[in-house]
Amino acid sequence: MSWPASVDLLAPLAPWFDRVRRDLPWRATDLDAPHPDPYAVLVSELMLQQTQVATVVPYFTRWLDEFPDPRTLAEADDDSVHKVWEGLGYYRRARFLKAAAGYVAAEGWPGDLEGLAGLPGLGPYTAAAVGAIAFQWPTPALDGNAFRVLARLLVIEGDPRARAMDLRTWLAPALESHGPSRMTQALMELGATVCIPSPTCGVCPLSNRCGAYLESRIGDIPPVVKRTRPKASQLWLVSFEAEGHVLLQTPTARGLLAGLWCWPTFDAATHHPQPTAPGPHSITGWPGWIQVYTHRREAVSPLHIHLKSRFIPADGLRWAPRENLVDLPLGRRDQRLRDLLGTPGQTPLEAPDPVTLIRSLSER
DNA sequence: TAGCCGTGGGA
DNA sequence: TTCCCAAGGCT
Repeated sequence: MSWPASVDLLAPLAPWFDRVRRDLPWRATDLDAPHPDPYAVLVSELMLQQTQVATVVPYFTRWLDEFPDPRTLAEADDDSVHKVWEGLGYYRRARFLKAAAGYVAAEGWPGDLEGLAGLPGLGPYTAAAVGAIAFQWPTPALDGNAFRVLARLLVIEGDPRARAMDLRTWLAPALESHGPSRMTQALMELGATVCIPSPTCGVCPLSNRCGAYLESRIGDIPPVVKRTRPKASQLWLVSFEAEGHVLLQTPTARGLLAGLWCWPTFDAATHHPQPTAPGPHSITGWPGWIQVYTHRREAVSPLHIHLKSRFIPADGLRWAPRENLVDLPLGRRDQRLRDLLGTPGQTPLEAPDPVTLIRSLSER
């Protein structure tokens, strides 16, 4: 590798950032001092994993309001933790954050990068970012933004992530020279606002030294990565109601929507609709929708089945008072059915047989 | 190691 | 409509 020294190549980044930086609720005023609240940095970094700044801001504010310090978070119950995270996605991050807060409350902050990387939910990027932004350690944090910026600046062929070790070694002197917190955030801010996939090189402070720009290779550096197609499925999403209670699946430890409460679901490929027959129950349906996750596409058909009385719930199921529904953490899909319960639906001409559905609940 | 884990916004 | 992707980490 024969890259120009990072101290010189990245020098314009510092004054540029001091001029244009966004005012974010977790961002310190003085970027030359250690952050006054390392916990706020930790919270922001976990929330920002795979999540855009505009989405995080209101969640961050609410989170610090509810859990202002590590001990408060560590002592909170899982439902209330997930409730504040509700809608933000990747819910495992909330549990990691609580576990990390428990460690910090008991043992204090780790004193080095390896210590931070040992906290749950902190990988190579997040540990280095907290080190630099909270503690002013010269620990190079490479996220998707930084990889894209540096790949273009240095004309790195192929996947820049394969050069992570080289890039960290190269970047460290620039952190030392221009300030770890400032430089770390400047690099990401450039990638998030200017050096985006379709960049606006006209306003970039580094364009006069950017290899990809000078060689007209912005379009193919870095290369786009092929993604796997999400798997398709179709399901019934069912709210059973009886005696003022609704039936919910209790939170699971792993898998999709782990940590959240869910409505019972039934594979629509095996539970075929049939003409609705009169019975000791009533069925209400609403128009369905496509629920999109990273690796799945669900065709969701929401139903409400009102029963005369409750049945004994199988393992993993629980009858909850209907008025408690608003206090339980739900994913977007299940929030949507919860909200439908207060709106008029229609008796569907065809629906799966409730008795068959209930019987299948105990066969899981 | 490649698949898994949410959601929302923009092109 | 469809695809991309956004301050990644875990197994």
